[in-house]
Amino acid sequence: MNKVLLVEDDIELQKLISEFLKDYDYECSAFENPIDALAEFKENSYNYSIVVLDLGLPNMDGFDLFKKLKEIKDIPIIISTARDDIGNKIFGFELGAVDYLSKPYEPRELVLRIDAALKKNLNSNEIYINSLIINKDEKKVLIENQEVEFTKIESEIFFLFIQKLNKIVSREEIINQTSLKDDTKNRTIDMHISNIRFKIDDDSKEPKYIKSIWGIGYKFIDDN
Amino acid sequence: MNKVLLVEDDIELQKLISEFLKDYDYECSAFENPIDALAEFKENSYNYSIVVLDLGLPNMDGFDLFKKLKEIKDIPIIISTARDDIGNKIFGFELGAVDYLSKPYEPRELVLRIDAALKKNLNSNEIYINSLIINKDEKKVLIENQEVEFTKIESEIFFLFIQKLNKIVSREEIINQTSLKDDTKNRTIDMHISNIRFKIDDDSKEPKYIKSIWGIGYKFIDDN
DNA sequence: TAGTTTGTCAAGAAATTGTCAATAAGTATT
DNA sequence: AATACTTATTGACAATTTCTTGACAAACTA
Repeated sequence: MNKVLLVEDDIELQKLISEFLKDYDYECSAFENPIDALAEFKENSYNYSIVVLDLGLPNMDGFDLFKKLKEIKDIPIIISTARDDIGNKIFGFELGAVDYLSKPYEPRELVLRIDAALKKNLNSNEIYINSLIINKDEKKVLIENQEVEFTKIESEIFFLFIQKLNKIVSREEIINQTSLKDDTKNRTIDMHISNIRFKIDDDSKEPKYIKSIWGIGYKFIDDN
Repeated sequence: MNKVLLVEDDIELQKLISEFLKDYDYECSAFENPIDALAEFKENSYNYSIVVLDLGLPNMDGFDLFKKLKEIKDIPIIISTARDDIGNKIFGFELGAVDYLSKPYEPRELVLRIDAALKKNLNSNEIYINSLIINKDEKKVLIENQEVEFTKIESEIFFLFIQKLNKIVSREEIINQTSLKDDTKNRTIDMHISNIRFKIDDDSKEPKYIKSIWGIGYKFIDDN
């Protein structure tokens, strides 16, 4: 189940939203204090799928919290602000908020936006696997912010794996789904895999990414 | 000045928005009919920076129009829908809308979102890459304040690259998106690239701009 | 243990790219 | 319509990069 981190200092609204989110199958942890919210997120960031952040917060500036959350994990954040606080809205988008809401808003509206934001995130062309950042659109792979330079066939094979994440891909499939010729020898494919592994710093003896499936093919693993 | 293509069948709203956009220094062409909008966009797509599209349109499905517009040019599109039309919103994001608005919305809200979207999309006329200043509208390129004198085809290829910044462009794509004939030989294209490189002071051995993608084509790089 | 399959080295084969230079095609000028 | 000039096309060939595969050791299965 998706979990929402709600940062909202209006206790009334907090309760209302929490209840509402539960009805729509979201877990929700709510904090009125940005310090507490940050502490929780530091501890359990992997638990959360999305943040809903009110920008009119006391103590710590909401923008600060925004940036700190993003540093911990690149999580989608929806911003809410008082209706007429235009500057904040724009600034929010610049910061990288996925969406914003004007207060007062209906809880149902929030649910819609959370749905949309999560869907968007899922379909976004950037995927994070371990230390890899994979941009499907640009067919680009970064490892520790360094671009991986694949050859044409390596790239084709790699993105086939990404397309079939966590599923076994047979050598036959690799041949059919890439520009490899039909009569390509197994050794050739293995060699490409070997080169890919080398480039993404994967150890064939104990692979974090590309696992060999004995007698069948390979599998690209994303355990989250 | 940035130009907005507005597709909205509520004439009242259309006028209101148009006026409002003018006040905020946007030019705006409004269409109530998706067919007309499409025709205009086919003709003058290069003029427009962003589209605002109402999804509750007659005749042609709004989604269809969305896809067709995107095919002509990868332009940012903001979708507006009736307040409760949840499915459309989500679908809009899946299609690749940059944002959406629930109706009824305040014109000022729309302006904010357009600002944000354009900022986000780096879709301004003038872009700066390394020592190049590129004006998309005027199809002009300056290098160290000196205009680069491209030939017709060189210019077409160059601006295709700019349109697909950081994305691989295949030779086939180059042929299709320029006035090159279908049976143009690879060597011809390479020669054009070679000439472009020379004119923008790019070294083919270690290109800062146009990188060769072995076996596929080229890629214009903007690493910021 | 026997029989397969996989990983990788190394070497050669094959394919692609960059650019020169020749020629063709297109434009402008007189 | 002849001339000069610009632009486009393409073959040739060298330089470079990528691909392929046999060989053999290591790993796996039964």
